[in-house]
Amino acid sequence: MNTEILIDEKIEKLKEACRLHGMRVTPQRIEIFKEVAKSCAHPDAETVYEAVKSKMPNVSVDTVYRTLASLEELNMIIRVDNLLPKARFDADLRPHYHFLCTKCNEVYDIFFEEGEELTLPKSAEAFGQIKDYNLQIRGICKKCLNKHDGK
Amino acid sequence: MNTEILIDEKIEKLKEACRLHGMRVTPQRIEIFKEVAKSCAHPDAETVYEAVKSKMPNVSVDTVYRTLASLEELNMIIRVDNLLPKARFDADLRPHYHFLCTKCNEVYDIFFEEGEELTLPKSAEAFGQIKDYNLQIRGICKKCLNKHDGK
DNA sequence: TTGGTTGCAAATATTTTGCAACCGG
DNA sequence: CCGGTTGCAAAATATTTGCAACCAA
Repeated sequence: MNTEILIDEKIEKLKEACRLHGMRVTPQRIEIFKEVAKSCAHPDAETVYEAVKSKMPNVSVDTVYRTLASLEELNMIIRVDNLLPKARFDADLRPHYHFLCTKCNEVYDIFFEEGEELTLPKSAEAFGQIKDYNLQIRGICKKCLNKHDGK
Repeated sequence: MNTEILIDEKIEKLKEACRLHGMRVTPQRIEIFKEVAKSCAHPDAETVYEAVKSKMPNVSVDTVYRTLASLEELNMIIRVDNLLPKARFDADLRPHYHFLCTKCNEVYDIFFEEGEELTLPKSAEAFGQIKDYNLQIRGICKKCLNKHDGK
């Protein structure tokens, strides 16, 4: 399966990043990363925890939290801005934006075509040294719109 | 003072919005809104609470939380996306973006000139009905950069 | 062997809720 | 007076931390 190969590649990158930073390659770390990488739902910590627990019953929530934080530091995953209490994670590092459904809280990836890249306001760089930026689009997703139409 | 006049205008709008929605104009509601409106620091709930308490010693934190939520529903303030545990609030409703300092967690407003408005990716509307969107730029602010240079 | 990592338990931080008293319209 | 709002206390939710045992390198 194509996605499998992609995930394996990502895991290789993770191992390399760990070595580079003097961090160990533990089965928990691999498994937690794999969970985020294979999901397209931008899972929260609890969801990752449940999924990992089915394979490693002894894993603990705090390990998941600690690992997600360290994966973020390694730039292997990003935390998705959303106005909700639960942090969501994304292992897709290609530049893209997010559509956030305010009804079901689903997060969708939005990719853009060439020429559609947004340009930051000129005034932005006056505030300091820019590291990254991101755009969220909020609204009601197709799935939720249909639920209402149907009834 | 000009800002005072602006704030008074905003408070009038708030009163109107309350009447329109069958909500009461209470001193707490006014005071909490005024705190957000007069600050340019995008305060969190705790900060608003402390500020309001200095004028109304009996106010409680939960009233602040409830009121901030209702002001948001009335579209009198917005909640600022940031990756931090504390929600931040902004009473400036003009379209603008935010610069988030990852060092001191300060939030700065970024306004854009005519012609600089961003255009959403064409693919965005395929996900559903868009309500609003916002852009955050993350980096290290001038103040924090200078602190390091100075030492 | 050794220091980064884990699991457990407990703590923290932020925000929310039930309820009776209160007060704006 | 009526029903929205408040203050109080307690709870709920999400996340973090101290620490001893563990295990990857």
